[in-house]
Amino acid sequence: MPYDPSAFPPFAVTVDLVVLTVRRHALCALVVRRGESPYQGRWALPGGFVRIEEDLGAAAARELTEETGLHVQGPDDRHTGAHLEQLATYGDPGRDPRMRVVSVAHLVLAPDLPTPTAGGDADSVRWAPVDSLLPPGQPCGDGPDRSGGQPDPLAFDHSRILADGVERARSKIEYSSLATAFCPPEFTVGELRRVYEAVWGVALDPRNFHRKVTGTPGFLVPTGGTTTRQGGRPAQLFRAGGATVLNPPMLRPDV
Amino acid sequence: MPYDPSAFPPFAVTVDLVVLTVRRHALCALVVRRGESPYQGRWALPGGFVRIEEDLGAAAARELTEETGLHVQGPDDRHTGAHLEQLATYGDPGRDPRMRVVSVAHLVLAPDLPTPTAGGDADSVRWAPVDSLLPPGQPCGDGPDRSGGQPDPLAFDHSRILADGVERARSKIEYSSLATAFCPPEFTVGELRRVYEAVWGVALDPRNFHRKVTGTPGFLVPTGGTTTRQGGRPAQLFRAGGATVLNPPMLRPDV
DNA sequence: ACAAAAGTGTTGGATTTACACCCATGA
DNA sequence: TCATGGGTGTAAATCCAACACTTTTGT
Repeated sequence: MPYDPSAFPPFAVTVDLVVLTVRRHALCALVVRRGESPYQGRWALPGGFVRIEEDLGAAAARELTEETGLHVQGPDDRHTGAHLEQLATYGDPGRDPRMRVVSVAHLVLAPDLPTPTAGGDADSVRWAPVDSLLPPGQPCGDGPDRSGGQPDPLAFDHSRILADGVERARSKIEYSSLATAFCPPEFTVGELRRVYEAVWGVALDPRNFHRKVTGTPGFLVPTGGTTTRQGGRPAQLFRAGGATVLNPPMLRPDV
Repeated sequence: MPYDPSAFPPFAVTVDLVVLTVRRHALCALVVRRGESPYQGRWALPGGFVRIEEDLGAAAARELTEETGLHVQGPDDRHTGAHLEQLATYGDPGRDPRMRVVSVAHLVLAPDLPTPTAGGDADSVRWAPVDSLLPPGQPCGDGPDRSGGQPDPLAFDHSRILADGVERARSKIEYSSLATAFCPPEFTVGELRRVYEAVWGVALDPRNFHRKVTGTPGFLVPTGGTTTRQGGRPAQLFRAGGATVLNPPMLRPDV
């Protein structure tokens, strides 16, 4: 290794955030409008520089709070706040025209909440349906190229990061209890089902879904309360149980 | 964001490699002996600095070749070389006492091959069974605890990186065709089964395993040849098929 | 009464498991 | 001939998809 560590090449390290929620039966991502060049005026994922004495996860949590007011769920704290996990790292030379930037992308799953107001400016941040941000039929698909090429709506390589985050969310709710991170602290089986339907983009049988989730040990614990906020017969309320991995997993149709 | 991009904090960016193979019915990882401080003389994962005009994956492939002579499987090239994918990024301040280093770990799955000879020194690189490198009974939580609490055998935070890589490999062979990356270009069903048994640390029924893998579309394609290198009745030889995702998945017992 | 959503029962088909049994080779 | 690993058949248990049907509310 003919490489001198004391002369290591300097990189800028940032975190980018794929913040997902389910609103009005659609999977949505948080995007912010860029105020500066490059890509001025374009939408981008929230993010920023990692500070020199700051852990990567801490930087992601800080940026999340700064840009959305959301807080991250502590390890002890059972479901007050959002789920955060590292997604992947993007370091292509030239992904930022200004300098060599390595970005550690993180994935955040948040319950539906009032439209966030950024640190200062209000209409420079919004929830956008992922279908409107991503080329259609992309993620699961493997086939040849389709969608004859509208302009990429997101700055930098953020479309790819978003696609990776959406794909991660789609597969993780299959074998983990993470779908509850999209729900308020107390929720019904029907609300949880609508999360799965929105994230996967499929319709699920309500009867079989109910049996499945209530029969998976540790997934849901009843609170005793009921609600009629969805109309119809009152539904039991549940909280997320202690299980993190689902056994048996939820089965996504076809694929 | 009161942050001046022109004064971004400088980071060193490295790649670390979790290189796994199956030898003598055990899952093994590649480790190198450190020649310099800190952790001088201790075993560590191979890795090195990312060059200033180099993509992250390219840096990982370069380090792999430099330290082991292994080559990475091209996207077109069907199974000549190893599988490489990004694993996760580790950037805790203080993980390297010399400076702020963010390391993008990569996972490599390689077939069993003659003991690698590093760029120069021969006995400073070796295959070590992961059971001997990791705290006992940790991930899969199978056997009783063995080797009660020696000091951490790997430098830096490499034990954690290795554990994450092993866990990724264990779960990925379940729903992808990646187990074939541990096999030579042509292999038998029994050899593939021994890969699963070594990685998962379980015994599988040979009859049901055979039916399952040969019945999963796109997983294996017969070459027409046979071999008796395992003894007993001649076994058909197979190559990896085009499928990357396994449907239905292989099922890991209990869990 | 009616619509809407929650939940339970049942049934046929698919999948999984466990294991009996046969096949083809080397020693 | 025996030991060894390769491979097929089969039956019980289990799981899952589909859907008929009942329950409990709001209007």
